[in-house]
Amino acid sequence: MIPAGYREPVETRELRYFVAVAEELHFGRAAQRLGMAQPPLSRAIQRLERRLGVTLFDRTNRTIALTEAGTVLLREGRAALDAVAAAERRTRRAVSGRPGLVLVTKAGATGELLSKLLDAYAAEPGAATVDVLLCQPGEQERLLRDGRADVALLHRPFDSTSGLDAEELYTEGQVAVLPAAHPLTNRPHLRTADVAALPGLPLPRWPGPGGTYPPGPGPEVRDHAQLLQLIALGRASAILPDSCLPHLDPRLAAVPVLDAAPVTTVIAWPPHSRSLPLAALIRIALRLGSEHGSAALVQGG
Amino acid sequence: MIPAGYREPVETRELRYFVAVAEELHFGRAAQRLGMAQPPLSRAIQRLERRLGVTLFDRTNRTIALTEAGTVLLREGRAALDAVAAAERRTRRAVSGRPGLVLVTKAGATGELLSKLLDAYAAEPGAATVDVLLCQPGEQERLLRDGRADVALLHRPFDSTSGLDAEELYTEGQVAVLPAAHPLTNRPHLRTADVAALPGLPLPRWPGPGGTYPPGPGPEVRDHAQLLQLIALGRASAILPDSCLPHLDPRLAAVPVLDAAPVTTVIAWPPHSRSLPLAALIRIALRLGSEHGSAALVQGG
DNA sequence: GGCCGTGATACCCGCCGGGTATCGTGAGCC
DNA sequence: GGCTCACGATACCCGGCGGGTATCACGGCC
Repeated sequence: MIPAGYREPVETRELRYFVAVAEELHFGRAAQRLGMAQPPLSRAIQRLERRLGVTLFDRTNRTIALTEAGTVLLREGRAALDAVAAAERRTRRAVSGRPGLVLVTKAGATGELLSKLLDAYAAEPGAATVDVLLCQPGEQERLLRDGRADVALLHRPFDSTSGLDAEELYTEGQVAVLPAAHPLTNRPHLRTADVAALPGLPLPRWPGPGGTYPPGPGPEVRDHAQLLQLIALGRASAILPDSCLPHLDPRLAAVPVLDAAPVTTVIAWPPHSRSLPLAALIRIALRLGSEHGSAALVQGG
Repeated sequence: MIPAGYREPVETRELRYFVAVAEELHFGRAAQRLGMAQPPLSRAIQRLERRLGVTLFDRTNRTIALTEAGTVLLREGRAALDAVAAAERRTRRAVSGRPGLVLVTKAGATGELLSKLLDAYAAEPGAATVDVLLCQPGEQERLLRDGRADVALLHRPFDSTSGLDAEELYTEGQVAVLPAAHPLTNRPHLRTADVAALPGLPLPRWPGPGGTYPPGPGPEVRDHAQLLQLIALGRASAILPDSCLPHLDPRLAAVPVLDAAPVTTVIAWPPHSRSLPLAALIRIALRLGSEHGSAALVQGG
């Protein structure tokens, strides 16, 4: 009956266990995090290794380290767990008759476009309710993947749209944001090199995936408000998209940076999600994006 | 200890059970397919519904149908199961020291580019072994998603690259392929409308996702060889990319179709897979693609 | 109205996931 | 060098749950 070569499939519980251990690199702490005792966790990992026919951890009897295969399983397992969580959440929310969209974007960015988009969409006949989720930079992709959000406004090249479907809305240049009193604010324009090494005004460090900060001299920041305040205090400088200009503090000044990479705002959503409310929202975003683009051209030209 | 609002996570076994039932729409057959008895399957689905707080099937006591939530879970659950399977397979293949790539493409397409690509890559220092998988049209995306393949050659707009990372290689026009004796073969060029309604020579029907054919008059085909033979027999016509010309049977003739959508060959891979051998293969494909493109331009005048 | 076919229920069993107690062992330390 | 400690592995036990068989409830069909 059982076909030859049949193997027991991996269960999500085992994946969660593995991810916990791989992240903690410590069976005891991982067990604590999982709300269980350590021995069953050890056994579960052993069983998983047997089942896969692969050793996932190098145990040197005092500390453990991920093998190459373990590194792969950590990455792929996280994605798989996200997919399962997405299936669960999206199913829960699909109870007949309550469409509802969750839109996610970075806190403190895309202010005007977002409010215009929400207004225009709400005016649409038969529009679904749209919940807005504001989060740290770099978290949006995760929220889309694990089903907590349905659609996102992202900013290339800062955010990656890898694995998502996306449409470009508009593209803008970038400006250097400096304390208003800084001598460079008299210049008509700057280059990235001018801003990169300003004495006493280092560029900030943003958290990477996982919430850890890269090493460097700049201050650690988590959102735009925090960053702008640091600049006003004369502790940092920054290069930000043009669209930050309208809500700029009077203690700050902005100078165009000629060779900074252009920033493209895109609307992105998980692949294969073809709901009518989402399609309508995307359509309206595209329309507003092109209007925004031509308005910017008029202003700039 | 247990946080409030905690819910048992869904296990992959439950997802497999649900998908089987949703596909068969019959508990008995689904149980048979799963190699188990029907009662435990019914219970498992009930438990899943309780756990999700959602009814997945409308049971009308003789036959069952998917609810709206069930439809969502079918789509999302398949994706999640694919992701789990991919994690499993990629981990198994990641045993240290054996890189190895699996490239998948449609049987009977991209002949020259593929062989050139394999040759060029094999000549690279430190190249991994590349296994080639030929499959039915529309299956490649699945193979990439569930980890059976690492990279694919796809053809837009026939294949979707939704949810994949992709780079364009080259673009070509399309030709109508007809029996050599057909009167239209004297024309210098055609339009899609000319070919669409040829009496006695209907366009073929390709299988959609799931292997089912759309309704219509044309013959059901599964690959290019089959299709070309049908055309030679005077039972069908087709519109195919220019690159089918070199290996065309003498009983067949091709006429350019002016308003047919251009076909773009792309190399695609699952997001977040950044292995060195894959990167090298993509780089070489891009080089060959641009060469191919310019060569086509020279030929075409 | 008897009879299938279908999904749901009842009941039982064996295994496995999880707990506690304990061991083996290498690191660190004086 | 021996003591201790930290950490993962092992031993053993138990309860629950996943899976099996037998049976029920019910609606369509001849």
